[in-house]
Amino acid sequence: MRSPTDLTAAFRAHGLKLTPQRQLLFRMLYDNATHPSADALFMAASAEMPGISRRTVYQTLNDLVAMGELRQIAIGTGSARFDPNVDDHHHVVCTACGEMRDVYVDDVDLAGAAGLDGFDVTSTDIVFRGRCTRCRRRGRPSPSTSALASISPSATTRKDQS
Amino acid sequence: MRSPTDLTAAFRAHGLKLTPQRQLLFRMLYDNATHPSADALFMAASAEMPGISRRTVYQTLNDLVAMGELRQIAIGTGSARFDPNVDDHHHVVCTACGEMRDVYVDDVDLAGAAGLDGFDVTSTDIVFRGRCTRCRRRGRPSPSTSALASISPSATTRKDQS
DNA sequence: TGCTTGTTCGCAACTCGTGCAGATTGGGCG
DNA sequence: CGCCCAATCTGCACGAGTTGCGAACAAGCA
Ligand SMILES: [Mn+2]
Ligand SMILES: [Mn+2]
Ligand SMILES: [Zn+2]
Ligand SMILES: [Zn+2]
Repeated sequence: MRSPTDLTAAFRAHGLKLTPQRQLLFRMLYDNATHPSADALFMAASAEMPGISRRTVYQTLNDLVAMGELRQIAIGTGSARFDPNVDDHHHVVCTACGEMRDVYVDDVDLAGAAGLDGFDVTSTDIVFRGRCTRCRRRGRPSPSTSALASISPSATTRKDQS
Repeated sequence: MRSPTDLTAAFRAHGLKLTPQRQLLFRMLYDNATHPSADALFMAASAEMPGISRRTVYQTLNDLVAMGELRQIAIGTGSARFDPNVDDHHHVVCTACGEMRDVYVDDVDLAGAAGLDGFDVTSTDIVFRGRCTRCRRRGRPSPSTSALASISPSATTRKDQS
């Protein structure tokens, strides 16, 4: 996304107002490479501006996404992550801590894919999953329980098959 | 996943019981290439077995996933989709109707990706997005609103910036 | 047939977001 | 500088998707 200053101009150009809440979020997002969730941003924003509404954070994020200044990434069932880097790129996600980093793939050859018959593909998302250095070193466990172990009722008196 | 018959044996081997609910789901999933959501399966199952609980459907799906017989796919923020095809493959998703089809990519060269430093990648998911033949022909609209248009307050008296 | 567990049900609770409507406020204008 | 009004913000209810819980049930085995 563009710098807070440029966004300010862009917003005004569209008849949108420049509120302190928006300016704060512009600043928190600009150059932010952590791919934060809406809630992470809300909590960070709350530190600087106690009382800001979670709703306002969602609204501003939606606005920025609609304007093409921010990219919304959905990896998995959890919460959406936001990325100020709107250039064409992909991601690696740590299955243990959720850390997410940019990955640049030279050139995705859609051509080498079989089964796209009839579809007019407009975007391609690649998500690499694994564990980051830190989580591996600390032995933090991968989420996927050891399959059969967790399913066997005799293994542990399961309350439910959650 | 394996055939209903084989699963029956596998379940019993693990001390799990064979209930009619489970057997029904085994049948509904086997050879099912539609990548159904839990709710789609619940509705289909309800037709054959009125009274089956949504909870039971979720539980059985979770069990099968834990056993490695079923693959759970999360594309986007919506509901999870389930895939009895556990072979290594990727997907194309229609952004208009949600149709999802298998895509086989010759060989994903993780090597050609920059930024994976430190991560020990264990899986790679590629999701192609676009519109299927039917939706394109019928002119069904893509979800992404025309950006700036929806953001401009003067364009349409927006109630909120949703 | 009876018993022991694993299962099923139904409903509450939870997470992530969105719809709503009343209270606020940015910012163009006189 | 102060007004006015549309654009915003906030708080809360509500909705989708999924899981926690505990009482009622029922496979599988003796
Ligand atoms: Mn990124
Ligand atoms: Mn598939
Ligand atoms: Zn990690
Ligand atoms: Zn379609």
